[in-house]
Amino acid sequence: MKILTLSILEGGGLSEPNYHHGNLKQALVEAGLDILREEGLAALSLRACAARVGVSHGAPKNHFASLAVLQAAIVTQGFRMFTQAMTAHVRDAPLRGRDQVLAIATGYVEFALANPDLFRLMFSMERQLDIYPELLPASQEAYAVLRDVSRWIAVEHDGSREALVARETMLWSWVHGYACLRVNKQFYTSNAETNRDPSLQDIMPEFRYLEQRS
Amino acid sequence: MKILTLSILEGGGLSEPNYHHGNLKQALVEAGLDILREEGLAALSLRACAARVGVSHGAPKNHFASLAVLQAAIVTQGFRMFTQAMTAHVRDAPLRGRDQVLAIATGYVEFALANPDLFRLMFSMERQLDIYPELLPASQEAYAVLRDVSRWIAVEHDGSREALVARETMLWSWVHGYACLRVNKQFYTSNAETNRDPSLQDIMPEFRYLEQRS
DNA sequence: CCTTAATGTAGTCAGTGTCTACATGGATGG
DNA sequence: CCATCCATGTAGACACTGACTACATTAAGG
Repeated sequence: MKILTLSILEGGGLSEPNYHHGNLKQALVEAGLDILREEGLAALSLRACAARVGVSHGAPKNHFASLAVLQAAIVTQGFRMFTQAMTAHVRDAPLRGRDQVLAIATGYVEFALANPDLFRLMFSMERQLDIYPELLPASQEAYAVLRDVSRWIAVEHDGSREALVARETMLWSWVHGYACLRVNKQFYTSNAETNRDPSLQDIMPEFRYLEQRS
Repeated sequence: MKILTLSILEGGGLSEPNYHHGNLKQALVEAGLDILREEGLAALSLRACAARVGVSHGAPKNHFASLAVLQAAIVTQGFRMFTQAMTAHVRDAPLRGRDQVLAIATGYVEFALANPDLFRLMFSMERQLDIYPELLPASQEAYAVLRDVSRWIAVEHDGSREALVARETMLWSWVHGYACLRVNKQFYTSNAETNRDPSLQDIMPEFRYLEQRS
């Protein structure tokens, strides 16, 4: 019986005015991602997502108690994409410290530039981490990619936990700041002298330990 | 005659329902700063600013064509406060490279933590730099503080323009990322291991040239 | 004194989040 | 087979917002 239900939903009945959408929750999240990509953060509203999916303006209430919860769900999906983007770059990079750092930073920045409004939304949720249960794990999973790279590099150099965390934090601050400033076009406006954004390679911090491990 | 006007405005007639406010433009900006501080970014609206000043909801239209323009004016004021905050720290710090960097970074972060919503608004204006003429100069003035410190430090080390800009950019990315992550409470949520935010000193990049100048 | 422009008031409209009552239809159990 | 329940979507309402318009008041200047 459940198989029949699924076949109906997956199958042909697309134009029929199905009273039950079947997968409205995920459809609203993806509509939100589309709106962020095509129209920007200001256009992201519950009603706009509902309209894009083709349901009434009250329908989302059954899945998301408020706009903030829908945003949290969208951000959760964003962190999963973010994790994948960074992981892909790290996998393809040579197993040398500097290359690994550059790879994860490139993935970080490329994701931010490809999804500027999503990136902004992801890093401005602050107090609302608890309104959507999957959000915190998804964000920690993204951080784990950066943490693992940082710890793999420094594994023989400094064993204390504080130093490890400090180095992760330094790396994270550096790449996150660069991504934010690039996304918000701050370099272009503040540095009237140069007509191009500075590259990641140009502004690599001088990690003393990066070149030592083969 | 103008003196008379000013004396009336500055003087007693506070409770009188003056049809002409006299300084509505600046009053709206300060009301906006108050709202940002007390109620947050979501509460910042044209009508809320008008209500706080005590004028009708349409009055701001004569000074700010849209909410975005009022936001730009508020952000402009924010950049002036930001410049002062950084300058104050730099002035009081010893004339040693590391201390200067730490001073400007401390001013940067303290301002962000003291005015979180204003800080967020300041660095998310992106495309709208041209809707308020004073905004771009004010932001460049703030950047000049960081640029001057960076160049003063590196004055004898590397004369090429590209290297100077790269070093400014690295320093800026680092401190801006740290400020953003602190403001949005990312350290606290991503690093379950430590219960406190990492300090600026702990995550200072290894500037090779910092300690050489006296 | 009159004109003109600047400034603030009041009303309107569409769009939004949120709430409520209600309709639909699948699932369950007798 | 039928009745009931409950998740899900619809429809309407309300307050609030940005934006627009018409109008009122005041200041400044000839």
